[in-house]
Formats: sequence, structure tokens, C-alpha cells
Amino acid sequence: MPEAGDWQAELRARGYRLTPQRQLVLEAVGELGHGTPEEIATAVRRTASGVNISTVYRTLELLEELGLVQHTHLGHGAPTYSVASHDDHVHLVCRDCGLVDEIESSVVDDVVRRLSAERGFSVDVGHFAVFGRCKACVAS
Amino acid sequence: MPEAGDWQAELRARGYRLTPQRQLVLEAVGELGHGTPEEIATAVRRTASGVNISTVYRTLELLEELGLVQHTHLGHGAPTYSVASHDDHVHLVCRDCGLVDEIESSVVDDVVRRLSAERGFSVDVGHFAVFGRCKACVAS
DNA sequence: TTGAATGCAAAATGTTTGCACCCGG
DNA sequence: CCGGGTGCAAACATTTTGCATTCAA
Repeated sequence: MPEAGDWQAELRARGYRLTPQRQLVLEAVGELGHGTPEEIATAVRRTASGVNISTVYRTLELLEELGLVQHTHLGHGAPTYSVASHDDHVHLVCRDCGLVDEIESSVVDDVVRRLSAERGFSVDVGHFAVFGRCKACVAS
Repeated sequence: MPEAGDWQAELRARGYRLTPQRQLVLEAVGELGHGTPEEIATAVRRTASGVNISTVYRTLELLEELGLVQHTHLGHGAPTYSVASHDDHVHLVCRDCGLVDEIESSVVDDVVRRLSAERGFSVDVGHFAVFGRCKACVAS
């Protein structure tokens, strides 16, 4: 898990600049856990009201390139961003109630191994999205 | 696998009407294998040039409700529609070249069983999307 | 100072909706 | 006929882009 100074140094090493917007977006993603660009923008604006949505998009793209955040497509609408972690997880999305749950990626280890061995396909577990119906919706 | 007359009777039984547009959209989905609404509209227009994109959206929604087609989110952009089949498959999407491959769902049977047993989560295998990098892109 | 980054507005995508007219049953 | 279906245009939602201005280094 990189520390604050870490990524800021990395930013500059690559010729980028450290701006308040970039710090705020990264903080917001961390606080939200998961968030769409719009939700992240809203969170950022609680501190800095003038931040534009397009800056949020550009910043998220940059932070993802740096490996600090990652995004997942959980279904329809906007993608959600979260802080990148070595401890990848698999998303469980309920098609009825929209609930998003997370499970350890170890559950899919066998599949990942097989796809690599049999197909040469390298799975990005962080983007793994499983659709279906959650316990509550199955029961109803 | 339902036959032609089958779904047409089912349509009417539910109070819907059989229109040229609906027949053409279903045919187009079958011919394309996978297709976005825009691609399906283009295919339909080769036969009937006046068909509107909004009709394609409404028709796809109806055909999906009837269980004749299904859609999957393979990443960014538009979803892709394909004819529904009992022989569900898992999509392998390459994040670099965009290649979409399919594998038998038996590869994920264990995961599906575990999620059901441990979490009560009922997986919709048809919507299962695995992101990563294909053999060719891993090599390059 | 200087070019990377931002804000703003407009354009580009992708999808939905209201409504008058059309046509399947 | 009659109400469901379609075409059309406009509204929406999300993301991208061009450009003048601002600001980190």
C-alpha cells in the first residue's frame, strides 16, 4: 500500500504536477470505497466547490494509469472507481436490487489458473464482475 | 431452442403484436452473433431502411423479456445482444485489443456452486464477464 | 516564466421518452 | 375500428474535447 508521499513523488517523476484536485479526488475515492465519477465529484466539491466534472474524469484516468485507483463496470450506468489494492476482490452484483457485494478473489483462483493454462488468458481479477441475484432477491 | 412460430405465438398470447421490425431485429441478432443496438439497427436497415434506432431499443427490451435474446456488458460502450440459448457461455474480454471470446460455462461451475451454497447468490452465467488480456496481447 | 492542468462550454455517445400517425388483429 | 407499435424529435445521461486562463514548479 503506497503512502502519500510515495505517489506524489511518482507523479512528479513522470512529469506530472501535484494539484489540490488530484489529492482531493484520490481522497474522495478512498472515503467512498466505491464511487462513480459523479459521486466522486460531489464528494470533492464538499471541500472544493469549484471542481469540474471533466477534471474528475481526467484525474481518475491519470490515477488509474498510476495504478492508484481502478474502475469496474458493474452493469448499466457509470463505472465505479475504488482505490487499487493488492488484495483484489470480485464484485457480486444483484440484477434486481442493485446490491454490490465483494468476495475474496480466492474463490475464483481455480478459474484464473485454468484460463491462464488452457487459453493463455491473463485475468484481471479486479474487473471480474459476477451478475445474478442476491440471497434476499432470490428469496422474494 | 424455440422455433419461429413458437415465439410468434407467445408474443400474441401476451397481447403483443407481430411486426416486421420485431422479426427483423430477432433475425439480425441471430446473424450477428453479438451486436450492439447500433450494429443491429444497421443490419436491420439493410432489409428495411426506415427502421428507427428507438424501435430497435424497444424491441430488444421486449425480446429479452420474452427470453429470446440476452445482453451482456462487456466493458465500456454499448452492451451486446445475442440470442438466448440454454448453452450459456462466459465472455472473455481483452482490455487491450477488445477481442471477445467465449468459453463453456462449465469452467465456472465450481464458482457458481460455491456462491450459491455459501452466499445464497444465484449467478447469471450469461452475464458473467471476465476481463483481462488475451494470449496475443500478453505476448506482445 | 512556461507549459501542464483546470474550468467551461460544446460536441460526441448511448439511451429514453412524448406524441402524432400508422397498422396488425 | 382500436389500441399497440413506429418514426421522429427532443430530452437525458455519461464522457470527451477544444480552448482560453490559471498556476505548480
